[in-house]
Amino acid sequence: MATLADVARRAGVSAATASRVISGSAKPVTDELRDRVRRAVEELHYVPNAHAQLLARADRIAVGVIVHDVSDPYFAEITRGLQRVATEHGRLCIICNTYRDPDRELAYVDLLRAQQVAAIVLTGSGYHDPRFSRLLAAKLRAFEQTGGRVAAIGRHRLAGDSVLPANEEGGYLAGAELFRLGHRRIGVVAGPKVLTTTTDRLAGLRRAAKESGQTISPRRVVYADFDRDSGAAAAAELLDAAPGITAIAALNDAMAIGVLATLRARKIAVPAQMSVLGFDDMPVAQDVQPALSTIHLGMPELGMRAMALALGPPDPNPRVELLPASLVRRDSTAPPPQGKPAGKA
Amino acid sequence: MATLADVARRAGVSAATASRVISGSAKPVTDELRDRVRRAVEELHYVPNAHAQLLARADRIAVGVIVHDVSDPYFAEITRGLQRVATEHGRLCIICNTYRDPDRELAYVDLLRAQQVAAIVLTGSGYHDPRFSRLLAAKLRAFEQTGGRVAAIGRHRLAGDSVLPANEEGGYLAGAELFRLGHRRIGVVAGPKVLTTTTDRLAGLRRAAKESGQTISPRRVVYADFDRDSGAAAAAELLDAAPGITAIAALNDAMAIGVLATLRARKIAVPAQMSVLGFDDMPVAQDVQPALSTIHLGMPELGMRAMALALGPPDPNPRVELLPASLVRRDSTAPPPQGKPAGKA
DNA sequence: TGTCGCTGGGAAAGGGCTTTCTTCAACTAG
DNA sequence: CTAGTTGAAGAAAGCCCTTTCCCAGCGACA
Repeated sequence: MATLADVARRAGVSAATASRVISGSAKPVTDELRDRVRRAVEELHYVPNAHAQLLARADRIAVGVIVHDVSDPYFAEITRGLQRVATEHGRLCIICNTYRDPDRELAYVDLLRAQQVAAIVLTGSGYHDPRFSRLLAAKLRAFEQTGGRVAAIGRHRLAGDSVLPANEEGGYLAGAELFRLGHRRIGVVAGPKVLTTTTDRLAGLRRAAKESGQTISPRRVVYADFDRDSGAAAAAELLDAAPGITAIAALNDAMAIGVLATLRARKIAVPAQMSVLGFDDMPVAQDVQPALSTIHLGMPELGMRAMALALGPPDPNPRVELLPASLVRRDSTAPPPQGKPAGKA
Repeated sequence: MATLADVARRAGVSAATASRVISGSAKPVTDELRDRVRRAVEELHYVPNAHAQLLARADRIAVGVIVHDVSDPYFAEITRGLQRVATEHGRLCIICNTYRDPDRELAYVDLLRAQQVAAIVLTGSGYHDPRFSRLLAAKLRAFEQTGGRVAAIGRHRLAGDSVLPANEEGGYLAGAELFRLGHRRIGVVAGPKVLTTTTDRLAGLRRAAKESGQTISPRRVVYADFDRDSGAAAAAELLDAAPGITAIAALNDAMAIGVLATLRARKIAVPAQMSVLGFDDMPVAQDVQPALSTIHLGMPELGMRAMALALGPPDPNPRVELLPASLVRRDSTAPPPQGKPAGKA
C-alpha cells in the first residue's frame, strides 16, 4: 500500500508539500509541484490512510448511531432522518445494530468512543433494567465529559438531550378510537415487557380505558417481540385465551401485520368481525389488506430532531422535545359486530 | 480524553505494560501490575483510540460493504447474510449506501481503502456504463494489488469473486408461469434501464415468451425505479397504454406492491381480472393482499456466499457461484379472465 | 545596495498505540 | 559462588499523517 512518503518521493517533494496538495490545505503550493504530486497520486493509486489522518488531525468528524436493527423498517425510517441531518452537517454516520442486546449496546458506546465520534445518538426504547441503565448512563457521562455530545430518542433520564415520541399519547389515541367505535373487550399484543416503549404505550391504552369507564384486563394482554411472527403467535394465543374480544391493538405495525395474518388464517374477517389497530405507521401499513389503521409517529422527523440536537450548539441542561402522535384511520377498524360477537360473551 | 500514557502513569507502569494488559497480549504480566492497570482503566474510563490502534497494528480487521440502501428490504436481507458471516469471522462491517449513484460508489471504494479494510463486497446490480465500469474495475484492481479482497453480488466481469443471482433464469420462470396459465398479453414493469439486473430479468422473460411462440412487445414494457411508488405509476401508465393486458410482471416485489395498489385503486380484481407476479420474494410478499406470487432468490444466502468468498482462502482466478431462482405460487396469479378481457383486445 | 517583509518549501514534532529489543533481577545448575 | 537462564518490565522505534516552525530566496522600498 502506497504511503504519503511514497508519493512525495515520486513527486520529488517533501511529505509536507504532498500532504498540503492532497488534503487541500490553505497553504499555497506552486502549480508545478501541485501537478507533480497529483500525477504521483494517480500513478500510485494513492489513498490516504484514514486512521493516520484522524490521528493527526484534531477534529472529530464522525457521529455514532446506535439502533436496534437498521433493516427493521421502524429504525430504517428513523435512521433516514438521522443520516439526512448528519450529511447536511458534513458528518459521517457510523451505525451500530444492537439487536436489543443491552450488553452489545454498552460495548458499542465504547466502540464509538474509540472511534473518536463527535456525538452518539441512541435510538429505540429504554430498558426497565436499573443495572444496565446505570452502566449506560455512566459511560455516556464519561463520554460527555470529554466533549462528546449525546442525544437519545425515546429514552428517559439518560445523559444528554432527547426527543420523545409521544408513546403514551399514541396509546391513548389508539384506545380512545377503539372505545369510541364501541369496542368493550379489547385484546392487546404488546412488545417486550422490559422496554419502556411497551410500558408507555400500554399506559396510554389504560388511560383511555379508564376514561371510558372500562379496563384492559391483564388476561387480554400478550407480550411479544415487536416483530411480525411473534405478533402472529401472540394473536393466536389471545384468540384462544380470550375469545370474546372484538378488537386487537398491536403496539407496533409489524406485529399488527402478524395479527392480520393469523386472523386471515382463521378466517376471521377484518374489520367486520375484528378490528385491528397498529402503531408507528410504517410505509407498508397502507399496502397490507385491509390497509392498517394505526398511530402515526413521524419517524424520520424523530431522527432529524435528534441529530439536530446532537450536532447543534450544546446546552448545559438537557433539552427534551416531544413529538406528537396522531391517529390514522384506514380500513382495519370498524364498530364491533352487532349481536353475538365471534366467541362467547 | 484519557490516553494510554495517562493510564500507565496512574498505574505506575510503562505504556508497554499497560498496552499488554489492555489489549490482552500474549506476553505475561504479573497479577499485581495487571490489577493496577485494570483499576486505572476503570477510574479514567479509558477507551483505547481505535485509530491509533489500527495505525500501530498491522492486520486489517474491518470489511467494507457497498449497497444501494440498507433500508431497502432487498439489500437489508442480503446485508443480514453478509453480516452473519463477517461476524463469524470476527470481522466488523462498514456499510456504505450508494443510493445508486455511480460516483458515490467510486468514492466509497476509496473511502473503504482509506479505512484499511481487508475486503470489499459490492452488492447490487451492475451498470450499463462503460466509463464507470472501467473506473471501478481499475480501483478494485489497485485494491487487490495491495492484498485486498473483492467479492461482488450480481456484477459481471469485475475484479474478484462473485455470486450471481439467477436473474435470467428467474425471469424465465416468471414468464413461463404466466404463459402456462394462458396469458398472452403481458405487461412488464421493469427496473432502471441502466441496471444489468433489469436487462437480465427481462431477457429471461423474453426467452420464455419466445419458447411459447410469443413476444413481449416493447410497448408493454415500462421502466421504473425498483421502488413501490414508481411501480404504482408505471402500472398506471401501462394500463393506459396497453389496456388489453391480462398480467403484469414486475421485476421486483416493491414495484409489484405498487402495481397492486394501482389495481386496487382502479378496482381491477387480482387475480380474477389481472395477474401480478413479483420478483425477489421479500418477506412482505406474503402479507400483501392478495399474497404475491413471486420469484424466490434467497437474498441472505446471496450475502453469506459473497462474504464467505471474500473472507475465505483466496483463489488466483476469479470464482463465480450461481444462486438458482425458484417460483413461489401464491394468490396473485391465475389464468386470464374468460371471454373478453378487461379492455379492448 | 542594504534591509524588511513575503512567499513557498522543508524539517521535524507530534498524535496514541503496538511491538521489538534491551535491561535487569531473580533463579537454577555446575 | 559464579555463570547461565529464564521471566517480567521498560525504552524506544515505528505506523502514516498533519501542522507548526523555520529558512531560503525574492521583490520592494528607502
